[in-house]
Amino acid sequence: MKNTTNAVGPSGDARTRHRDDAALESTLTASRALLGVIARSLAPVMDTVTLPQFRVLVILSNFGPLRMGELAQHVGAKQSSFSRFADRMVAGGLIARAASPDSRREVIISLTEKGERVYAEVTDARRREISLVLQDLSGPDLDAVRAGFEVFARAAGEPSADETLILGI
Amino acid sequence: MKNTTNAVGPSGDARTRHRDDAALESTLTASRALLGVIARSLAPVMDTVTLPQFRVLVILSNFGPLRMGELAQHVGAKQSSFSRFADRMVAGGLIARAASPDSRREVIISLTEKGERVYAEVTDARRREISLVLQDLSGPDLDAVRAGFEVFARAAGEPSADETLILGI
DNA sequence: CACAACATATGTACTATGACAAGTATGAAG
DNA sequence: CTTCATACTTGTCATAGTACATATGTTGTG
Repeated sequence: MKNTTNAVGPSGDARTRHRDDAALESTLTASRALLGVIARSLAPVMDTVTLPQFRVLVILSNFGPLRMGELAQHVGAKQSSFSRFADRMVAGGLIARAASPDSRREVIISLTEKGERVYAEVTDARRREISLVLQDLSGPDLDAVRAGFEVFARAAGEPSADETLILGI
Repeated sequence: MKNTTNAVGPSGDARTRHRDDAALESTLTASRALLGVIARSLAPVMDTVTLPQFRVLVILSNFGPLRMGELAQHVGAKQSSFSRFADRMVAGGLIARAASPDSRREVIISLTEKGERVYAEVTDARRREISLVLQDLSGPDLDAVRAGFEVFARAAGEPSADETLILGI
């Protein structure tokens, strides 16, 4: 399935398109490789949290403590569903409910120490995995990786929270 | 594993380590960006297939038709569980059961046209998304992306099937 | 042929997720 | 102080995924 026909668009001359294609193929290959990295980093915690639950850890790590409703919105769940979803995570010791200082009807969810640990475990593993890949590279190769990935990341931009949450990562 | 504190390891002088770190950070950032790409490409089919079901589409696309038991092994499910899992996918029109020509007790699972379409939809979308990112880059930037990603992909190697299946991608 | 090994399907059961509707407390507006 | 909206929780139900034990049909072997 090398359907390159439609993927690139009508830009420029032959040499430009060839460049495009080469970069596209390299990106696709690298994206698979990165998926492997991500998957490996996630694997060790998959018996402690489910993927949807890991989303919540990610969100709370990025945003800090949130109200129930806000959190439910972030994960795209109905607030009623989320209440029991939270029950399970509380039971698992990953998050904690706390009374809001602002209003007694609000409930603030925050990461427990265990929740933080699980999240850190994954991100640390990700760094380790990538380091492992990079450690055998020569200096110029490292520079090439850095340069290429920087360009790509700048062009792609940070994915929105909603986007990556599709995968729960 | 490796040196967890530093994530990079004890190799070489300050300049080398600095290079390492820069490449690591760039890779982490790019990995998030790529996750966004992957997530966006997956989103449109998420109301047709679940993530575990999409795994099966991926496997069948890569390996071609497989026996029930083989397929169950690939997804890491017990055969008995997988039978009903398959039921749902058959009901969804994504895969088809067929008698094996070799043995009447074997059942061969293959992608239906719809299953292939759903899979292609995602991979095409992935290419489109990446093309979209790349299309605004200058020639030299494209070359940088291609070079960097090639190096990385070569160093990382293709992830094993088992690995990426953790994520269902 | 009889019987063990194999490939799949089914009975049963549990957890996770998620939707809708209704209930409960709290806060705000008049 | 009433009334209404807000923020959660709970009752109820449905589906997906997974497991274990068991049944059913098929092959291969002695």
